[in-house]
Amino acid sequence: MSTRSPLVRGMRDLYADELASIRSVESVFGDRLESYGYELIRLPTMERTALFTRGIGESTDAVSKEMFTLDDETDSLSLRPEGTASCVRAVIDANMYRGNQPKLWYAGSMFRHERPQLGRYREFFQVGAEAFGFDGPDVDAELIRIVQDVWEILDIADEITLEINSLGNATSRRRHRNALVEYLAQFNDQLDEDSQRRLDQNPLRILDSKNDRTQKILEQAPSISDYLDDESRNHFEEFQERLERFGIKASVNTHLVRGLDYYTHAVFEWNTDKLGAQKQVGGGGRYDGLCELLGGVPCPAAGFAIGIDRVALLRNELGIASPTSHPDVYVIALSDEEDDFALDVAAKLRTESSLKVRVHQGGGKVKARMRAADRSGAAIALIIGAQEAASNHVSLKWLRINREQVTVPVTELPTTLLNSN
RNA sequence: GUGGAUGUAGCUCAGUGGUAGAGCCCCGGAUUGUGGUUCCGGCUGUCGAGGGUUCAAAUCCCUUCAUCCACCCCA
Repeated sequence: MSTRSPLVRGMRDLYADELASIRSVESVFGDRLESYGYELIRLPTMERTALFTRGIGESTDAVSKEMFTLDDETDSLSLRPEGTASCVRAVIDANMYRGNQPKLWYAGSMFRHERPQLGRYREFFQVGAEAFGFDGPDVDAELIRIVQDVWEILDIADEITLEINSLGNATSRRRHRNALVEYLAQFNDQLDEDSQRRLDQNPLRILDSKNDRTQKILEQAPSISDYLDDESRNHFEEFQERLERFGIKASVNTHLVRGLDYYTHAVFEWNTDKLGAQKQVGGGGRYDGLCELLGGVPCPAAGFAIGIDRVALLRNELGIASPTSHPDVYVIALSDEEDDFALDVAAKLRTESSLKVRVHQGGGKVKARMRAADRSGAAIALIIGAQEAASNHVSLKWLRINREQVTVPVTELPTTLLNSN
């Protein structure tokens, strides 16, 4: 009879190199965002389902068929499929946008009930940033610059391409939408099944259909760029000029519409072709209407979200290693007699340095103890036998480089270690 | 949600109806205060789970779970 419980589909245990890689991507994003003055906000993993249906859009795939939803006593609750809606809710709840223009960043698990495959999991990790209260494209361009900085720090800038588009303001968007629906309606019976359904619900999404026949029809379709009014056009042009000034390459894709409903003006996506079928590593845009839609005062805003596990995966594909967390020093007492002395030495090192110090436990012969030291990944073994303990000395053995073992007084140990690299 | 492949030791895998295997790892010895190399020896299994067919099932059948890949969609 088995009492073991299998891993839930699409969930993962993360450790060792895989975790190191994800953590390092996350921390580079965090550091960079804070260097631009963005402040960390920690958001709940679960929200009322209504926040997502209203904020993200009922007809989006993420909401309509990919949410983990459960019924609480009075409300329907869902695990968040993305972070923006929660972040906006938090800003509204705390009344943060009142004589203030918060710039926030967050990181955490998101959940989508999809079939897992390479680079796609039911629980995945995003880092996101949102800036509230700015209507100018300078903010949109800054968001992209931050991300570009991170690609460069992570050494993957060459592997990632940026696509941008403008959906225009609400008026432009509405005019284009009407024209698009009118045009596509003529071809209704020639469109693929999904696109036919979307014609009523979410016609813009038809633009990024992968169906060849649909794409053929779209070649002659009204383009958003012809429907932008002056305000929208100026916004988009200035956005592009700023990117150019930053030396950031972006290609305009007029079919880029994003999967979530709330976007206006600039939208953008970062893609790579190194992750199997998954192309996208991140995306974002401006969402000037969302705060009001979610019951706050009207407030322009823009943001992005990056799939950090996809970025980590990309770095692994490229063979870029991340620092793993192993001890620096492994302390071995050769017999039980020297245990207390060894513990004192370890404690002293932890106090006087920031080295990670692991002490051998579990006994065994010297050979086994040395083997454990080797396996721990530590660069140095501190060996303490009867002779060392009696004279208040410690023997240092370098495990990774060819260097002669030395014996030093305990008092000199921290300096010896710190200078040994 | 749809389709294909896969699931045997800690890991990588062989085994297609008749006693569950190899390599690596791990443990011990050679080397009683020195790992990693070498030599010698040793341990390791609900064959993913449940049911069925059969004298006999890792192998055939059904169900189920999981993983991988792709579709769809997205990060």
